Amino acid sequence: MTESTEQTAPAAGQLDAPYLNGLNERQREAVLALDGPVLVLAGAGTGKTRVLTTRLAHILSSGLAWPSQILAVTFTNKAANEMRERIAHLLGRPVEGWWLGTFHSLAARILRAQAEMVGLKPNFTIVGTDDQLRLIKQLIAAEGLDSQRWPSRVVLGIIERWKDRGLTPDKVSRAEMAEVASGRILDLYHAYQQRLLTLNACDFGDLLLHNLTLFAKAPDQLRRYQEQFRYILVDEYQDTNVAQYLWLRALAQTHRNICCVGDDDQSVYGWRGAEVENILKFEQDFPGARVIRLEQNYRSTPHILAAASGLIAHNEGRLGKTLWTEINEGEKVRILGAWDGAEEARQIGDEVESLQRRGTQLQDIAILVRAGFQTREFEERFITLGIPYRVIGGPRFYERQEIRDALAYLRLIHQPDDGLAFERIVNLPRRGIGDTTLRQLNELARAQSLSLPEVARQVVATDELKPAARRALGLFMNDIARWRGLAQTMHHAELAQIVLDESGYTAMWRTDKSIEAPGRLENLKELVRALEDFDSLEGFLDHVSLVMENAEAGPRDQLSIMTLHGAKGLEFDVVFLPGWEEGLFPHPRALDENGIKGLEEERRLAYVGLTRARKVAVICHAGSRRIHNQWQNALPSRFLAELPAAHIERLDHQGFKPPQPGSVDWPVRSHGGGGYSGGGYPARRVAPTIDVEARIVPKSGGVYPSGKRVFHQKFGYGKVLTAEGDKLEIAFDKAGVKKVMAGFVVPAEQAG
DNA sequence: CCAGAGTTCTTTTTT
DNA sequence: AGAACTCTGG
Repeated sequence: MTESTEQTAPAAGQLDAPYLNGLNERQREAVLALDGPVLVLAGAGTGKTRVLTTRLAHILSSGLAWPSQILAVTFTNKAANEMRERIAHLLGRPVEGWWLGTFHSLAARILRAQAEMVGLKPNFTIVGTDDQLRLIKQLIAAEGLDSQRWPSRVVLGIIERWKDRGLTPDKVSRAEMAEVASGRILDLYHAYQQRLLTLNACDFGDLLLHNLTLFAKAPDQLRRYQEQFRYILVDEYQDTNVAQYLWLRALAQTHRNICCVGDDDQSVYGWRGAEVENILKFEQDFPGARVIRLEQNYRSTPHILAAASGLIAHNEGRLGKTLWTEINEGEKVRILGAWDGAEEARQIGDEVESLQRRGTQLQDIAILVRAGFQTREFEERFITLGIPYRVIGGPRFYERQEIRDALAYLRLIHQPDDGLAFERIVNLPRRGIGDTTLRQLNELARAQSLSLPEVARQVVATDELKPAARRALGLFMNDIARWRGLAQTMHHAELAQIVLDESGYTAMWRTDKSIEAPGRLENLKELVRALEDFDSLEGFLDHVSLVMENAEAGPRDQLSIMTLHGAKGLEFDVVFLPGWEEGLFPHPRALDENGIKGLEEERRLAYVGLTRARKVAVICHAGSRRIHNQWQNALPSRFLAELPAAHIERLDHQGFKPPQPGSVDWPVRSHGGGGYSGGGYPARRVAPTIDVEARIVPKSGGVYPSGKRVFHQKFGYGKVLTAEGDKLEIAFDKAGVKKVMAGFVVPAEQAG
C-alpha cells in the first residue's frame, strides 16, 4: 500500500501538497496509487469526484505526465465540464491539451484522424436517432419485411446492443446465430452499416466500434496511442459497455496506469448496454489491480444510509461495500401512503410548503420519479400552489425537431452529398416533393450508386419525373446551390438566418398555430445565436452532435422534478420518491424483459434514489393510479418491505391502511383494471373498500347470456355466443371468435 | 400529393 | 388521454 507512495513522490513536499488536505485515508490512497490498474469502488456520497479530480491534479502538478499524456473519460459532457472546472480551480489555472471528454467525443477525435482506415472520410457526419430510424425503416422496406412485425425501433435496438458489445456484423454471426429472428436483423445490420458508409456517416455506437476496428487494423496507430496515454482515468465505470471496455483495455496496454472509478450498486443503464460485469471482473481483466473502497459517506444521515444499505443488500453478486457516516442526526425515512396519485401530489405539495416555511430552499428539494408520465400530477399541483419548479430531462436541444431540421439545411449546404439531410428537408416545408418522387430518386440513386442529392441534381435536367415534381425539385436544388454560393463569403450565422427564412422554414412555424410553435421559433433563434460562437460551420456541426447541451435554466430558486435515472450523481437536502408501487416501481417491463437481473437493476435505481438525500427522504405510494387513462389498483412496492424497519417510519394519510398482498378487499391487479372512470374522487371511493372483482365479475353464471355485449381489455367489444360456467365463447367485433374466461370481460355498458 | 381518419402504443436516456 | 404512426379518399 505504500509502494505507490514512494514511487509517486518524485519531489519533496508533494505529499503535503495543499490539494491533498482534507482527504480521508482511503481517498488519499486512491489519489496516490498511480502505478498499475486501480479500481476505486466509490459508494454513494463518498467523495468520488473529489478523488478523481485530486488524482488528476496530483499527476499534473507532480510532473509525472504532460497534459497530452492523460486520458480522462466521462459519460456525459456535464461530467467532463465539471471535471475541467474543478481541476482548473484546484490548480489555479486551466489545463490545456489533455484528452478529457466523453467516450464518444474522444473516440470521434481519434476516428477523425484515421477515418480512411474504416472507409470513412474525415468529415463524416454523426447521425442521431431520427436519422438512424429513418435509415432502418427504409432498409426494412427494401428487404420487403412487414414493418409491423419488424418495428424499426426494435431492430435498431438490437443492432445497438450488438454495437454495445463490440460486435460488427461479421462477428455477430458467430456469436449470435442461434437466435431465431436474428438472421434477418443481421442482414439489416449489414445493410445499415453499408448505408452509413455510403453516406459517409456513422452513429454513436460506431464511434467506438470503428475505433476498435481501427486498432485491430492498424496496430502501429494503436501503439502510438498506447504509448501516449500514460495515465487513464474513467468515471462511472459501472456504466461502460463492452465496446467501451475493449477500447479502454486496448489503450491501457502499454502503461497500464488505468484508474476506474465506479459503484456497482449504482449501475442503472443495463437496458442500454452497460455491463455491470465490467466492474465486477475488473481484477481479472487487469491482473494485479488494486481495489480501493471508499465507504465513508459524507452526504446522508445514518437512517437514510441504513435504509438504502438494507435495501441494496437484497441484490446478489455485488462487490459489497459497507457505507458508514459520522453524521449522527436525522430522522427516519418516511413512508407515506396515499389513496391515489392526485393525493400523493397534494401531500408532497403540502410538505414542500411546510419545508419552505421552515427555511428550506426549493433548489434543495427534488422529486424523483420512475417514469416520465409521473411528473404531470406534480406539475399541476405546483402550478396550483404557485411553487416554482422545473422538470429536468426531456429532449435535448439538438434533438428537437426544429433544430434537427435547421441543421439538415446547413448540413446539406456544407456536405453536398448528405443524403440524410436532403431527405429530411426536401419537402419541409411542403413543396410538392412527396413520397413517390423520393422513392424514384432513391431507386435511381441506388441503381447508379450516387448520393441522393446528386441524383436530384441530375434528374432535374431530364424527363424522369413528372413535370410538377421536376419543377419543385428544380427550385429546391437551385436554392441549395445558391445558399452554398453564399456560404463562401457570408458568415455562417447570417447564412443560417437567410436559409431559414428563404426556405420558408420559419414561415412554416409562424403559420403553425400549435402551442409549441412559438417555442420552436425561439429555439431557432437560439440556434442562430449559438452559431455565432463558432469559427466554422464544420466545427459547429461536430459540436452540435457530440457536445451541445440544454440551455440551463436561470438561477431562480426552483424545485427539481426528474427521473431517478436523471438524478444519478446529484444530491439534495430533501428527496421525495413517489410511486413506489407494484406495477410501476419496479417497472413490470424491466421484470418481463430481464427477470431477476431487471429486478436487481430496479432495486439499484431505488438505492440511487434514496442515496440522493442528504437530510430527508420521503417515499410515497398510492393505492390506485390512473395509467393510460385506466384506474389501476396497486400494492406497495416490494422494495418497501425490504427497507429495514428500524430506519423507517410510516406516516399514512388519515385512515389509509396500506394494503397487503392477498387481502380480501384488495384485488390483486383485477383483469380489466376495474374500469372506473368517474369524476370526483373515484379512487377514494373505490380503491380499498369496494371489491372491484365482486362488482364486475358475477360469481354465478347467467349474467352473460348469449347475445350479451361485453368488453374485453385486449380483444375489445364483442357479443357472447355461448356461456359454459366460467368459459365464454365470444364473437369480438375486431378479433373474431375467441374463448375467454368470464373474469376477463365486463358487460359492455360498464366498460370505459 | 396531401389531409384527415383510423390504428396502435405507450420506461428509463447519453452520445 | 395523447402521440405517433399508417391507411384511404379526394
